[in-house]
Amino acid sequence: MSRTTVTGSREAQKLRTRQAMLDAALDLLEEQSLSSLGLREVTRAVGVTPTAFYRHFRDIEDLGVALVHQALGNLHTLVRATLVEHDDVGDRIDHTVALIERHVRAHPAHLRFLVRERHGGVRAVRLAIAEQLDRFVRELAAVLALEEMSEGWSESELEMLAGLLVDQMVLAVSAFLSAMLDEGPSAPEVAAATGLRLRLIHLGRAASGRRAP
Amino acid sequence: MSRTTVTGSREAQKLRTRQAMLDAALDLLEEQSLSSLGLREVTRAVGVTPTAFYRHFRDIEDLGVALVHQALGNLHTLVRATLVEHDDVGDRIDHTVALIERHVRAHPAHLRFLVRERHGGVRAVRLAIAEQLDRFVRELAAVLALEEMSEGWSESELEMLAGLLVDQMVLAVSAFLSAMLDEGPSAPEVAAATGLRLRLIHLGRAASGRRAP
DNA sequence: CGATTCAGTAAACAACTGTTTCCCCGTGCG
DNA sequence: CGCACGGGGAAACAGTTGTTTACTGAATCG
Repeated sequence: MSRTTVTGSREAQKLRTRQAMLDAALDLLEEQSLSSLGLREVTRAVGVTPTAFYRHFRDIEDLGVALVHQALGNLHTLVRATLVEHDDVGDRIDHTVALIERHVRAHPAHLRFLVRERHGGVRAVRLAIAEQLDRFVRELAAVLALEEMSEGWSESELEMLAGLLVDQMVLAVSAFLSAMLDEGPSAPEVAAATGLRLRLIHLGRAASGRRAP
Repeated sequence: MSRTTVTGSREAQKLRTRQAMLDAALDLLEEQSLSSLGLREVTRAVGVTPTAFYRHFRDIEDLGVALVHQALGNLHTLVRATLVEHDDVGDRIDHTVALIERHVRAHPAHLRFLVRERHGGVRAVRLAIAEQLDRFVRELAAVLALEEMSEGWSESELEMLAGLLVDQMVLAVSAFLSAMLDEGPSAPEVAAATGLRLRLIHLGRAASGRRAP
């Protein structure tokens, strides 16, 4: 560990190469899954020799886990933003859906990677994604607990609700991505359907509040 | 095309080899994704030469699509069974969840394949799965339309609800599969959480019915 | 029964994979 | 200023991959 060198061109260059590999991998993963991604494929796309790969990652699985953290750093922003705006009106849902769509258009490759590898063939990556999504669920549950609508809700019930919402977000992301590839319904249709789903869940939440859930 | 020969040992053997390849592929796909599955890998597992593969499939993608139809044939049974039992009680939900869990334990490989490749790296397979799931959604929507609770619901609203339920089923399948690998929560926890989710959705449905959804 | 169809075999192909060993040379420290 | 560190390169390795071509032999059919 070096002191704060002004240039730092040594470690800076290393980080730049590492980032280039992560970016290249993300590109290549748009039309295949992680378990078929080759180490040489990545280095070739970056323009370095296969040996250079080992300076940064032990194997492709290791690179995959690194990608998870990078991709979910972005998602964190999205979730936070979702929670901040509470106009108390029902059109908060429309704002949320629009925000998801914007995020998908801004970071399609990151999100495609997450959606694909969440149930993908590489165990370590599946676990890393699940762990991060679980953090979001607990975070969201904590925010939901503060709302007046949550009186009488136990912690596990709030986590159930949060999990339902997070899964719905992921499904919406997947649907928007499909729309961008002209598979499945168009983006406006996805937005409409997602809005309806969230409204129904909201009604269910309100109805649960009246009696013991 | 031959007449109905008594033995048919010719075509029978062909079908048997084809099925052996599908089964072997399903085995191999438990710990990788379709886009990394090799043609030679499959034939080696079956005990035939690589060339024999071409007598049955054009390429791995083609085999994947065939697997989709085979796997979703089983799922059809599950969906139908889900719909048949309507005790009018709320514990219909518990029956449904138990039925899903039983199905997962009976056909883990098929269901893992579907869950994994639904968002996987092979476009043709993604489309095939989406098409079949869409058929289930419409079928389920048609059944829901017959219930008294659905008065005043438009067709698109019913399809939204059906889509929500089907997605929930798929998520439950995925969670049960994870439980079997000791990733994530245990099977009873998954069952409980799934039940809570379905109850909340049911309440939302009931609440929607009272006024214009 | 003899001719034909066709599932599966055998061998070879160029291309590709992950990994190792050795080397280079620019950066940054003493 | 000279030396060590370490990111990256060169080359070779044993395996593996998908695909082609020519074949064999048993089941089917006229």
